[in-house]
Amino acid sequence: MASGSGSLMWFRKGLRIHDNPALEYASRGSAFVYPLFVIDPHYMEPDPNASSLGSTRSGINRIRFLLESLVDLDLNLKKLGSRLLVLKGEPGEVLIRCLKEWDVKKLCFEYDTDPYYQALSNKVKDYASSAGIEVFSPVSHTLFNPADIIEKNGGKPPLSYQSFLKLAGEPSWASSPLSIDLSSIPPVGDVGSFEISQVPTLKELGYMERDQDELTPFRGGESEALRRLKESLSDKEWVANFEKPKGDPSAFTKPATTILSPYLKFGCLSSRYFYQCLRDVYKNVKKHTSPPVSLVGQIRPLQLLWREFFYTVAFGTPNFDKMKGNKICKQIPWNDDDELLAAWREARTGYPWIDAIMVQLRKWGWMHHLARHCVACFLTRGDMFIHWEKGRDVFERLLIDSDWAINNGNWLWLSCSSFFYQYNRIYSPISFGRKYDPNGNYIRHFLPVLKDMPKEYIYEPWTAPLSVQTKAKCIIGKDYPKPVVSHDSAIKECRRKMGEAYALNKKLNGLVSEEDLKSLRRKLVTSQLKTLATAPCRSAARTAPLRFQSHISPSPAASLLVRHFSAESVADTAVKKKVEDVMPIATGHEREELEAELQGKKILEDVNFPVGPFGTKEAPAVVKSYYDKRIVGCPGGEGEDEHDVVWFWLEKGKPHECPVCSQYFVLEVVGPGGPPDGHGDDDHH
DNA sequence: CACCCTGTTGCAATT
DNA sequence: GAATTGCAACAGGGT
Repeated sequence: MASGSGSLMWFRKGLRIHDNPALEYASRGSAFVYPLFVIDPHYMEPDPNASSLGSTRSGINRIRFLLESLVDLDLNLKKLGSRLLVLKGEPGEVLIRCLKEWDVKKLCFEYDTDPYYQALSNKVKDYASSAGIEVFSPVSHTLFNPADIIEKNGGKPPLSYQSFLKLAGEPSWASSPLSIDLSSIPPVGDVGSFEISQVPTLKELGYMERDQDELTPFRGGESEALRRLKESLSDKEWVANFEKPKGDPSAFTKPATTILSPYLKFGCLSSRYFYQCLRDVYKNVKKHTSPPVSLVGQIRPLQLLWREFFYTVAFGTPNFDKMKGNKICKQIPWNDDDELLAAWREARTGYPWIDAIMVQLRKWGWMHHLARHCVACFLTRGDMFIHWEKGRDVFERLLIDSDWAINNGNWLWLSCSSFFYQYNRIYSPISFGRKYDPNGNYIRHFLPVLKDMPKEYIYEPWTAPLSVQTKAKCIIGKDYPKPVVSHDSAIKECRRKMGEAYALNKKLNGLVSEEDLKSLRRKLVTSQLKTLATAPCRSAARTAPLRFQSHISPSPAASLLVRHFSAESVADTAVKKKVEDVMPIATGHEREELEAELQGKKILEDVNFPVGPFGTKEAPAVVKSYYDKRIVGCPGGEGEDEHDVVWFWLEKGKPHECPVCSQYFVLEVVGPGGPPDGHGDDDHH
């Protein structure tokens, strides 16, 4: 095998001809070159169970972008006398089969730091070296080799951007111009028995024609990337923005013709070539303007270096994409609320600014950097207190430019889990957008249901008088949702929780165990209930603590207390408004439980008090109910494990874990089923 | 006196 | 407007 005269060029990212050292090396001194891309069905083929249109791993926009990039790559290869070979299957297996069967002496592919590609590369490299095949895997996706920077820093990645910049200095390749043009590529060799296909269309992959009507404005491919780069380099303001980071408000609505991040992600555009072009522009422009000549050399496209920063930290940090086992990540007792998460993901939080951004994510697969900040903050430490990993997953799926290191890095950043720690600074879902776009054009564009809402109300439409809502043909609660959380109270609660979590992390020197988190969670829920109970401004609230006590103390033997609303307990809106004020964090089911308490609703006491062993995941506590869902209160286990009662809704077929003691519950319907009477948002009389 | 390690302090942090 | 971190600079002590 090793005696062969051909090279295999394995494309993964780096879907380009220009500045492609692996391709260049493959071409040099070879009689044949096999340019190969392997389509992984998990990444490309439709998954009907996925949370959005697309495959198991990717939304449809990025799949489309990748296909377009491959078509363009094939075209550009053809211009140089070659073509792209497309095979389907598990990439590692396919590669090894190719190396076995084809006449290959060199295997070339761009080095990649993502864990997925590291594992894949190692597998293939192991085989290649055992078969005596030379492997060439240059660093060309990033400006620097992350391993070099980490070594320079004594084996640890720098944890601040500034220290990274100092460490990084100038990239080693920057002293001589990059090789951009490849004049020709040796022909493709004999492919033997392999069934080589063309780049498939979405339809051929199994997507329906109608699946394709939600178009992103980004067309994939190297040609488009270079065209955009050329066009953008003549835009002074655009260029300046890569030197000095600053918010660009107009970018929220401006047509996305200058966006390059998706092209960097797939390597349609070389970050190194991009860097070189920007430096050339600076040289020419700055010569005539202010800074002294000695400073010209120091002007760098700082924006591009953020990418390098995250690549470096990500590469040097085990479990970078998780909270647990991640040394640089604060351990925080995030909530697990699937309904709030769904509201966020599906753009129905009731905050138009947030929802518009989430619609743009779904439709375009791209949003402005600051827009990402807003929704990430909202999901995590700002309002919903949901785990950043959940938000990360949504971005990873839907963003075209989604990049493992950068995406995880930014979620760590925005959730105040790492890099950035000022958790008191919370983006307002109302005033932040208004500051840049007072008329709400961005919202009107992505949420047409609000397009006729006057600008005074468009950022908080639930405050609009009914007459205004009617005139705008948008009734809040019907045509567009009410806010799922009250921002004012949510931020207070989030700040409190972050403060407690930070204190715990500090006390335990970052070594926070799962048990520690659990007991913090217990403490937080308990004090939340106490805050609520002692809230002075409502008559119902004043009676609440008594109710709590009276239900816990009479039967210490009972491990469960079950409550159910009577039919006549109907919400009264005046009370509801008050609840908004009192509720520390009014969210989803949690909110309903608390609301129920506050309103001092009439409760049927007769229903069963299931007594039994502590409910575990394997053997959950069974709660009987006349209907498909009911309120259940968990007082914890016996003795020491006892805690203040925590209320939650238990639904048929949906096991629930008590947030405090982790006890599991399931519902058994013993009555007629269906929704319980006298409850629900659409009640009226 | 040079060198290394540890602890303290002050500063700055992409919007 | 408050508040946390990483890190550079400095100080001290031991060898």
